[in-house]
Amino acid sequence: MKAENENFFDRVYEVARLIPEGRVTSYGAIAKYLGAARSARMVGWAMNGAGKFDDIPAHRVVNKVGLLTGKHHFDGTNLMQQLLENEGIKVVDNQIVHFEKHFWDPFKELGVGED
DNA sequence: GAAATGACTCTAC
DNA sequence: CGTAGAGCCATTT
Repeated sequence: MKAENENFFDRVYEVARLIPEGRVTSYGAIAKYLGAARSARMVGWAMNGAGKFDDIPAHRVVNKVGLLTGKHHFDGTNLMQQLLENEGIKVVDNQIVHFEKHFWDPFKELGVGED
């Protein structure tokens, strides 16, 4: 019980919260955006706590290949996929179709000093 | 203080 | 090209 200092988590929550509908991103992308590219696992861990927030669309966060690796942690086994399909994203075999097409890059979308 | 876990990612064979 | 193993970071116990 010390998750009050969610400074790192808060970062993940904030970025995840910025993910627009119909878009998805990967743990590595968020982690990298936070400056901890090697903390992809941490991003997922943060998502674990994100389930307590209604503004944290954890279902929009998948692994680098667009695979719903964390669907198992959702309330329902298919909830994650259902949510994605609800936003217009096609999901097959727990994998997002045209993932790169729906991929939401924080660096590019948020413009982290790109050019 | 040290060991264990984890919704990942990369490198090597 | 496919599978296997190690690495990495932060949180938790």
